[in-house]
Amino acid sequence: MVKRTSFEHDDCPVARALDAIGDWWSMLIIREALFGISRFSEFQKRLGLAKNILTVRLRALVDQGILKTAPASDGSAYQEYLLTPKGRGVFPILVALRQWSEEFDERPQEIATILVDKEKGKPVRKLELHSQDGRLLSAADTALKPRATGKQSRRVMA
Amino acid sequence: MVKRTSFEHDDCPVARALDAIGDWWSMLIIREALFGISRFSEFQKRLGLAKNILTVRLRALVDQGILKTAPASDGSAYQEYLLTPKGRGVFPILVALRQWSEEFDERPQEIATILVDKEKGKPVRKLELHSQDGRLLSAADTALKPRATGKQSRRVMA
DNA sequence: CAACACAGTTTAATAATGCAACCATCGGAG
DNA sequence: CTCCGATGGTTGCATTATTAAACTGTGTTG
Repeated sequence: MVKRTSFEHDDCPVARALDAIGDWWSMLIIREALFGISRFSEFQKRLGLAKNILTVRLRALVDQGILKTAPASDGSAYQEYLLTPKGRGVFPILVALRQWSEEFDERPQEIATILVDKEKGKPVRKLELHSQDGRLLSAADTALKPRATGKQSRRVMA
Repeated sequence: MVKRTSFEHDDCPVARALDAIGDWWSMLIIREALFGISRFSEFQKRLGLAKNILTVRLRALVDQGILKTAPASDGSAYQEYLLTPKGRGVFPILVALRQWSEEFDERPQEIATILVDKEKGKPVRKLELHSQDGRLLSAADTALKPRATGKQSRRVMA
C-alpha cells in the first residue's frame, strides 16, 4: 500500500477504529494476546509474520494504548506485552468477525474452533444489538444521527 | 507489501474474515453500501479513494459474494452495486468497530455520528454476547473449543 | 566460556497503493 | 447527427509497506 491514507481525523468512528487496528496483523496480534500470548517470540511463531513487522506493529499497539509492556513477570529479563482495557475492548470485534465467518463462509467445515461459554462449554449465541428499552435491533432498525454538539457532518456509517 | 500472506486457508475464522474484508477500504465500502450507496461514482466521491483501487475492491467484494451488481434500477444504463445477505451480515462488525471507538477513543468529541434505533431515536446499547441459556458473557467467560469433526488445530482466537 | 535463545535491527527485493491521465460508453442539448 | 459532460472504468509510473533473510546484542544455560 502507499502513504496509507490515515483516517485518524475522520469523524466516522468506524474509520477511526480501522485506522487503529484495521490492518491484518494488529487484529491477529490482539487475538493472540487475548488468548494469553505475551512474548515477542510467541507472537512471531504463532502468527508467522516477519519480525520487523511484528516489531512495528507491537510498537504501534503500545503507542495507541492497546498493549502495554511489562518487565517480564515470568522467568526473567525481557519484557512482555499485555493488553490494556482498551485492548481487551477489542474482543467484541473479534467475536463479530468470527461469527460472520461462521455464518457466511463457503467452507465452514474448515473452521477449527468454536467459541463457547466456559461454564457450560456450549457455543455462544450471536451478538445482539438492543435498543435502550430492550428491543432486539437489526441493521434496518437503526439510523445514524449527527452528534448534538460539534460541527455536523455528512459522513455516515450504517 | 509482499506476497500479502493470505489467510484464506487458515482455520481461524477471524483470519478468514480478515482475509475477506480486512483491508481499510472494503470495510468502508460496505459501510457506505449499508447506508444505501450503490454507484461507483458515489463510493468514489464519499470515500475519496483512487478509482483504480475502488475498481479492484468492488470486483473483489463481488467475487466474494458480498456485493452483487445489478443492471441499474434507477435512471438507466450503468450498473449498481448492491449488498448481498453476506454483505449485510457485516453490520455487527461495523457496530463493534464503532462502539470500540466510542468507548476508547481519546477524542470522542470528534466522532460525528451516533447509532440510534429508528423507532425512538435513542442511542443503541452495547453489543451483547450471551450464552445459550441467556447469561451475559464477557471475554473471560468464554473459551475456544476445537470443532468436533475434522483435523484438530492449535490455532486459536479469543 | 561456548553455544543458544530472545528480541530485535538492517538490507534488498517485491507487491500493494496512490495519483493522474487516458479511454469507452451513454444520455441529452442543439 | 454531433458534440459534450458524466459515468465507469483502465493503464502507467512513483511511492511505500511488507517480506525473508542475514546480522547484532544481550541474557542464560551447560
